[in-house]
Amino acid sequence: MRVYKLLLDRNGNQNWWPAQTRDEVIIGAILTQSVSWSNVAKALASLAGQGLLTLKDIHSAAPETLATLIRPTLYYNQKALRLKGFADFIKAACGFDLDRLFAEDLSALRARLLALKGLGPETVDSILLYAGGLPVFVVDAYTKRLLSRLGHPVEKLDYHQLQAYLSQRVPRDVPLYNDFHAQIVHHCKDFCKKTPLCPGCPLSAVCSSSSP
DNA sequence: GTCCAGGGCCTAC
DNA sequence: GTAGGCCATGGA
Repeated sequence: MRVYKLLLDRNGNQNWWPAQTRDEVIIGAILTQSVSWSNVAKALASLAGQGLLTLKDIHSAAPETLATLIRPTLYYNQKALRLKGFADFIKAACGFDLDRLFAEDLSALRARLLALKGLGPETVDSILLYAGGLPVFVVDAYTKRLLSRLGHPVEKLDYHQLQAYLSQRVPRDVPLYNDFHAQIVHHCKDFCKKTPLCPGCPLSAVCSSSSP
């Protein structure tokens, strides 16, 4: 938590996710797989331009159309099918009523989403936290890298082990989970890059020696 | 020209 | 069970 306070002091509350609606959050979560947000923003703008920024619209759109619009997000053919698959699931599961969907038992819902093609743990947890407002800590490459830099023994942990590691150390609180992950991403874009040199890092006081 | 970015699936050993 | 290939753009 010391790390979070340092980041919050420096950067202020990040107010994630950068989207207007829950549908946009979900679409963005799928599109952002393995690409930077700037590419996703372009794709979202293209989808918006064609009136395809809701799951209902995507459900009725052709995969080829979607693929063309989301081309900047890499692997666009795969992602077009993933969006379609998710929209199909939402229709069948709750008739596009996300309130109903997110009211389900959390662990059961998480398992259902993970069973969908193209949705791995990071994407599912982003959707649950940022679209559903549910208490799930999102773990990503940045999180792992930062913890590792801070001296935490996380290199060999898989996704769920790392998530449990953090859940034991961070109070179970949705706004905190939301902003903590956003702070980590923000921080890593500036400082915690793959090359280990971090001059001016705001976490230098706690790096390689502390608890999150 | 080269590298890598907010994954996940599939296949081969 | 796990390493490695595949998907295939755009910015630094």
